[in-house]
Amino acid sequence: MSSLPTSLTGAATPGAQESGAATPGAGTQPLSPPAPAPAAAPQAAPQTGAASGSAPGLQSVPSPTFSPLYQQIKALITRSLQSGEWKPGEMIPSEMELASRYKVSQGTVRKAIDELAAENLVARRQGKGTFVTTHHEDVVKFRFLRLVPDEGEPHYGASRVLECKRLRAPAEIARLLDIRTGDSVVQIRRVLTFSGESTVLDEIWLLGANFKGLTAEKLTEWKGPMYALFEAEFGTRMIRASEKIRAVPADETAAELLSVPVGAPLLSVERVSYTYGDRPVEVRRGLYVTTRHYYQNDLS
Amino acid sequence: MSSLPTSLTGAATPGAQESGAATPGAGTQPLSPPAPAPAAAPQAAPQTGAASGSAPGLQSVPSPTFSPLYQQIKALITRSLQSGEWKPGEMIPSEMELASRYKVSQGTVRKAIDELAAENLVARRQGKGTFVTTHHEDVVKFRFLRLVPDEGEPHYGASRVLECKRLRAPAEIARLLDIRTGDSVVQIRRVLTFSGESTVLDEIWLLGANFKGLTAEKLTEWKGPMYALFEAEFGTRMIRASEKIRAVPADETAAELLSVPVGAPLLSVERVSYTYGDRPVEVRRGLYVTTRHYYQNDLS
DNA sequence: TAGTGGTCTAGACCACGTG
DNA sequence: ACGTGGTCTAGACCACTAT
Repeated sequence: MSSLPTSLTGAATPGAQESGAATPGAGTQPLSPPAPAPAAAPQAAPQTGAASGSAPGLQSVPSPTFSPLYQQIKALITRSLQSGEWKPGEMIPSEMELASRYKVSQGTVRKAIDELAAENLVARRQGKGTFVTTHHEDVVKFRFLRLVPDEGEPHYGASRVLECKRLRAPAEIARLLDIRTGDSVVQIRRVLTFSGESTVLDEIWLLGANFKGLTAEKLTEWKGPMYALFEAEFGTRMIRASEKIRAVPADETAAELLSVPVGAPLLSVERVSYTYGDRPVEVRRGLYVTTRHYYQNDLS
Repeated sequence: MSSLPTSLTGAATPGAQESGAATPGAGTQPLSPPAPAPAAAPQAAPQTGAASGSAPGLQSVPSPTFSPLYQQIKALITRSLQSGEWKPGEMIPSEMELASRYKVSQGTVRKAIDELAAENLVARRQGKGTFVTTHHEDVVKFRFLRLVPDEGEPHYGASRVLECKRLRAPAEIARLLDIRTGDSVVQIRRVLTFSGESTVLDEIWLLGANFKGLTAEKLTEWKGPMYALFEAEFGTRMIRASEKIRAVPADETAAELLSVPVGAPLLSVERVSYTYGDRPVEVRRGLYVTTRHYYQNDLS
């Protein structure tokens, strides 16, 4: 992979220029007047400038496409994250270590990690290291639960599982999950209760292939965020989600389960969640009672 | 100026800034002797390491407060943005220029701008420069209008101003705007229509001090996003906002203006908008009809 | 051709957290 | 004291845009 930036490939294009440059040896190129350096032999440094430089000694094949080195490093790190080489909550190798592993400078690794941190895939902690984020952490928990009580601190309520069964995906769900109608999915229905009040009615569909063995019992026994269970037991990490929000009237079922009158306004939240590689793995339709809670959102 | 990282000075007064720094001439401070020492004289360099580095030449005792150099540079740039030195849509000085103005390396300026770009205060365009963002740009427009039609592209509908008057701030609004009850505010009520359907009923309160001269006529004549008008005519730029969303039943007024039955579910969006320095300048309560539109939100 | 942001490297020091 | 991330510098080359 790598397909180094400069690598030959690049050459082809307009850039040609340097071309041979890479070879450090005897000054191919005179150009870099770098001369000044008396004492300190600047050394091989002037490799093809940034890009190619040392880069990975691995593979070669400069395929057609190519991206900045740090993007390639980022992709490599992401792959290790996905493959489970470094698990949620664990520390990943230090920047220095990764730099030497991938044969690039620490600065390049840093930039790759910066982006991963911005995407919340990892979190840096000064003096300690860089850690794979997990849905067990408090901070992360509320990224996916935006319901805040009018009074008091945000908290996780009790979950009552109504149902958990495997079935064939209806057309609409299949479309959202990018699978075929009729493919296996797991359907869950549950009610979340805050301070003794039924507040959320969720209907969830999960990719069948990723959640073999998920039962109502497991869900009921688990204390804590559902996504933490998915991450720990099924190796599926929710990375991001997209929601469509509307105000809808409560139908009979919802009214009964949430103890509100039929027709009462409820917040409808349709979510599609994605894992690594932007692959959708969950569709969720939540109905929220917003008389004592509100959905918090920041625009920036 | 700049209260350099280390510097003792800076500290307190923010004001002065420009002055010093800018002045290239006489070096206020002597220090920079650093003549490019011979090649790699590691030596001299080791000034206070990074922080002080070249920058200011003062260093010494890290007083109580101090932030990274790039944060200070960021604050200086933000101030220039706020003061209007560089107006929305305009290009700000190049990284090199800013680096020499503030007497820091280009890399430090770059990091400051990186953060400003992440906050959407400026936007970088390769090969062209860095520009002050504006509510006139399409991209920016929809950051603050999250209502998306079920079918078709997002668009700005027609705005019908019902009312625009000055009045004394009610307690609740005053609290949100961080002013005193009874202080002057401008209240606007309007209806947004998409494809011929009344979809949004907004009730808006603006800081009276910032919007002198705002009239219903001006609002009506203006075509385009309201925030673009505020930015162009009143020098007040909305930087970020925080929203609280609920589902509520339509009251008589809303029902009539939005052509829905009384009691119909509406999305209630309570927004507080902030300008530079995180100062609240607007409180807005919107009621959205979400039968053919939905509120789009991404969690990440 | 010139200027601007974008990428990359290399090395130094700082602040934090832990033994 | 040591290791890790955080900050800063300096210089080189690349890619894009406009002239």
